[in-house]
Amino acid sequence: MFSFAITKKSKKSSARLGIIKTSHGQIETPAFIGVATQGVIKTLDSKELKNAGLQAVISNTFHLHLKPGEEIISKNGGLNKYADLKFPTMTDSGGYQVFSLGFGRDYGTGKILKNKENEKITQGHQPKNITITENGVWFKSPINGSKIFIGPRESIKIQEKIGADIIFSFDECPSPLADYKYNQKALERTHNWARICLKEKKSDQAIYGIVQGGKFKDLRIQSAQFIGSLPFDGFGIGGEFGNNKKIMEKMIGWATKELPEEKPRHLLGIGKLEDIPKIIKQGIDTFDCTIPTHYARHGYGFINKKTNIKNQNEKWRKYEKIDMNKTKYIDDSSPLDKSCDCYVCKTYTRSFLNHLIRAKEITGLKLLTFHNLYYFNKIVENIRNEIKKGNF
RNA sequence: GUGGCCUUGGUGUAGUAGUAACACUGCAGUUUGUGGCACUGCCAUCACGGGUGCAAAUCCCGUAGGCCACC
Repeated sequence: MFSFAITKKSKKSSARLGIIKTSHGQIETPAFIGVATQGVIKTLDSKELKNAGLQAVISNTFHLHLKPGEEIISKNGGLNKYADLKFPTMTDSGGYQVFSLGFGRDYGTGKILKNKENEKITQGHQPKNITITENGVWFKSPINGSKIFIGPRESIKIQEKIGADIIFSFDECPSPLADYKYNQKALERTHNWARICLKEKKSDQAIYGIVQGGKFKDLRIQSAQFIGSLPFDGFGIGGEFGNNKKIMEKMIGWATKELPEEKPRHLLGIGKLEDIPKIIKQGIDTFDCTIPTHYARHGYGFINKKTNIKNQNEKWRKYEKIDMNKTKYIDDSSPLDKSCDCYVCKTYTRSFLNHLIRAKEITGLKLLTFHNLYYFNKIVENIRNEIKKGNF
């Protein structure tokens, strides 16, 4: 069971309010989706997720295929039951690993370029550790080095056994270093694979197609039109997002303008705090990002700044991330964020958090993870309220 | 009292004549469909004073502090 209903469209932007319904519950959109690669938000148990305000999580096909394997998950009642996730779940198809274990690793770049690189990936190049073919991708298992083939059919079969509520078509996430020709070719593959994924899927899970095309406007539009014309239940927008924030916003807009309005759009793997208002204004309904959880495990907490920004629209910009490793917090008896009403901020001092992080106690990572998720979810909740009020 | 050895950044150690190195700590950064990982900078008038040498952490003398052995 799957449905999406738009409950309000903003007059000020392309933002919209909506509700995604699945058999495991609903998601009020726009929504932040937590990243639970291995079926778990690292450091948290299932009871804590709802208290952190999470409405849904996304797990990873590639990683769950490696361990424990889709058969085990299937035998144990599927992802939701296995991991005790009592809300909607998604699985990413493994397409991102084509990048992260491939060219991403080779060149040490992320999806967004920090500085202008001279290197170019052109048509015909292959990553060192994986091989991309027209039918799918040969990966090298990070566990024992054995060869693993995942193409559209394999990905869908695995995702069906894992059994999340929403699954994604298998795509190739291109490197930001890839040139136009490479992207053109990669996009052909991704489009081919999208059709195969739709045909392959026999379950009643919802399936999202993924728009690619790199930083090239015509390719992005072409991809959104093609993927948008296929009978997917929703759409993911993936890939690289240029080398500055303005380009990223535009790129998302190129895609969302072409996609069918009545279906949900998920932005894959983007969501720094400064990005969130922008992507929602471009018509994104859900998005996942490792920032709150990943940074938590590096000792960072996100908090509100003390500055007084009057403009309501700028309200969510007044944040900062503080590094709880810093010795300056060792004698700080204030809460992590005075203005936050989460369990961590109501209970513990910065001093204690600082102590736990420096002592490398796992509970420190857990408390920061909880707070950061709560904080991100609160920000998105505030944006939903602003859309409701017509201010956004 | 005599003899020997030792003293290098916040900590522990390399370096025995030619741009003071390494680890941890500290400080400042990086991290966007997740490796709790990792990476990038920065932090020393080589105990003190004098001498020899083109050149001294390195050789010589003295002072202070420490360790060991013997009387």
